[in-house]
Amino acid sequence: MEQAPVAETRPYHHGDLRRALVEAGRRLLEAEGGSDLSLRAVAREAGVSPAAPYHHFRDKNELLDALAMEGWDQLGDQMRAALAEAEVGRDRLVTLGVAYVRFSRMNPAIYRVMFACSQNNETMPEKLRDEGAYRLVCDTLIESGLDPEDETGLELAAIAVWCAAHGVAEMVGFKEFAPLQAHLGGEEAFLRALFSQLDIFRPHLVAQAV
Amino acid sequence: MEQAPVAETRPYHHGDLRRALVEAGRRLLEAEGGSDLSLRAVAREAGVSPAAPYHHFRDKNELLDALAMEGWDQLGDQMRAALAEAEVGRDRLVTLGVAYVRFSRMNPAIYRVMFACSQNNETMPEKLRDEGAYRLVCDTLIESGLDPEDETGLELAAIAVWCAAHGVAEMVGFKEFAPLQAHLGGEEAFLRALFSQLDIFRPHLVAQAV
DNA sequence: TGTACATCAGTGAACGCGCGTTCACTGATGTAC
DNA sequence: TGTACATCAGTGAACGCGCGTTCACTGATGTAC
Repeated sequence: MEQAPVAETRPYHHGDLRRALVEAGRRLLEAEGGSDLSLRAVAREAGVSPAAPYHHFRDKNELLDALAMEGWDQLGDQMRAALAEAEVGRDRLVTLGVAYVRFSRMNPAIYRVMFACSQNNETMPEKLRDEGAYRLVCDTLIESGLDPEDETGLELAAIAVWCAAHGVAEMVGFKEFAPLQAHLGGEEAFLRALFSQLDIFRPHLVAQAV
Repeated sequence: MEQAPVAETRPYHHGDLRRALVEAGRRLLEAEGGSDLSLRAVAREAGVSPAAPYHHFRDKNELLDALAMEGWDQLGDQMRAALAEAEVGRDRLVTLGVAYVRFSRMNPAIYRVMFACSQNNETMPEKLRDEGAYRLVCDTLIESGLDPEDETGLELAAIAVWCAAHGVAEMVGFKEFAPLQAHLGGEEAFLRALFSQLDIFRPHLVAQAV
């Protein structure tokens, strides 16, 4: 029972090793996110020698970036889906926030890689901005009544929302919150309550106040 | 010009090596936070053999915990100081949030260790709760008009505030935000605007809405 | 259709590294009598 | 006050590890003629 290669018999040329490596990385991150992901481990998981990845990625970082990108895509999909299911006009931003956090809870290791990549580059993936989660937040803010012409206000609100969601994502697992969470009826209810506290998530109030 | 030991002549018995190690760790984190802090590097910086720390800490993690604890103390002090300087009753929570983020910006590596320890233990240091930043937030929330009897509401608000502050702390450095930041007149103004978006930071509005 | 050859995408061994931790040790200190 | 001895807090060498990356190589594939 040695570390059984993924494919029983694989031709010498893999076909799409790049893809296979990304998927192996995902698998490892899903399985146990505790420690750092290593290039060697990914190669091992893909059933390939430690040097093989270098034909597809310049270095380890480039592989991590690819993994992160895939994560952002998936996150965007899940947020879009959550929005599609939600009632129109009622706390749609909260729904978006909850979906964000749910993703990070279900894929903590992937989320960690995603965010670490962004922090390393001190930047977020362009795709996120153009067609991903960020765009989704902006649209929902406008839909909720924010002036689409007020670029500054819109950007500020979107950033605030994103910061809050990230903060919640990283903290919601703390043990201290368990009693309150139980008292409120589970994690979903807890999250909704939490986001509702951050009133930017309920723009109708903001509109009133302004 | 070899790695000059910290003290020219040190007696065989150090006196307070535990303290010295924590300070060496801080120094390293302040100097370059890029990579992980290693026990060996800390011992080196303290001018002591790699095995010496084991007389004072069970393992590397215990040293990191000590560093984190010191960080939380310092953060608490700075938040208290910021509050003392702020006008009474005007956006005091925002001031608190800005102080939190400023600390994380000035000590990014230490902040990273602090938060990583909390996440490892899935818990926050008790001191934080009892007399630290968390307590400070609760007090300020009450001062701003939240019902001190409503434990659930108070805790929810405090958690929301903390999550938001952490999220902002981790993202404020993103390059994408630079133009908006410049447009608003610098990081401090940007932070105040950001926190003001999260309306829990301005409880007078909340009180109004309720 | 067959063959020479360039190119692509793997292999496996090796390099050098720094790490956390353990071990037997030894120098310094404090205490009992 | 002096001495034997236990205890404390260091040393330095070593262990074993997994890592990222490079290298010379080789098997497989595609293309020109």
